[in-house]
Amino acid sequence: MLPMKSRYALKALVFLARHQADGPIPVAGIAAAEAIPVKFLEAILLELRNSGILTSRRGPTGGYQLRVAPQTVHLGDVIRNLSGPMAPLPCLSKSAYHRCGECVDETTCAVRLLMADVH
Amino acid sequence: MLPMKSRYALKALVFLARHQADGPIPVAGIAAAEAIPVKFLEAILLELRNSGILTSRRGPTGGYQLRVAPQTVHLGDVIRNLSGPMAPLPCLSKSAYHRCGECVDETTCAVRLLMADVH
DNA sequence: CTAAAATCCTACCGTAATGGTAGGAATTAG
DNA sequence: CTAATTCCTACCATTACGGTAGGATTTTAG
Repeated sequence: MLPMKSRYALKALVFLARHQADGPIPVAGIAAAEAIPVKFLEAILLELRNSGILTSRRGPTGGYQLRVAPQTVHLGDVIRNLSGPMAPLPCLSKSAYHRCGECVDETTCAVRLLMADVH
Repeated sequence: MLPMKSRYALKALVFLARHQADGPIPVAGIAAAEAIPVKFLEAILLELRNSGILTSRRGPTGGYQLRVAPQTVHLGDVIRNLSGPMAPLPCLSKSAYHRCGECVDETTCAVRLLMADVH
């Protein structure tokens, strides 16, 4: 199951994509519209900003905005940045690869081969 | 990431599939061969048995065995039985559906539509 | 009949992740 | 200056994860 963090992020991003023309939108506005706890969303948007997906402006008239066109924001990047890697096994992750001691030989490990297929 | 429980289960099932001809195989044997903590694997195999994937026999010469042909054991069933549902959202789960209060209207919820596609 | 080998069952336990909350510092518009 | 906002740090309760412990029950072999 996708964690709430990522779900909220997606909702917020969709919202921002739809209000792109309206300039920066404050957290409180998004939170109210999408029924997300304000302070939690605040932390999420901050992460999205730090990972380069959003831009922000402080002070009155401040808020968050998409940094690029909605079409170029990829689901994988969002989820990877907020919750961990997408891969089902560490030895299949592009962003956080590391040998999973369990498959002695990566080229023959049945579990790895199976999950690679699914992935 | 796939939890260890499911990974161990898959390894054990592959092992059992390969040793189908050898009659029931005790937990200790599988655990040793696949480097899995014995008592943990014990619990896992028990669950797989209770969900109908394995059969067991007690006493000496006892152990676990596939209940059906390896080809008919589906990955989804294994994972679903040990770790939760496969779906990314509760409102997309076949085995454990329930409305996720967050999408007010299931037919238009952007997050739902997006994830349904991925799923 | 008895001992040993196995499954079966229940309960526990430390650690980390999840889903937040609280409080305040820094920035900026009016 | 004041108010609105982002930004940052720290905390907190609950649950899931990855096991471990101990024993009860069944069954085979001798």
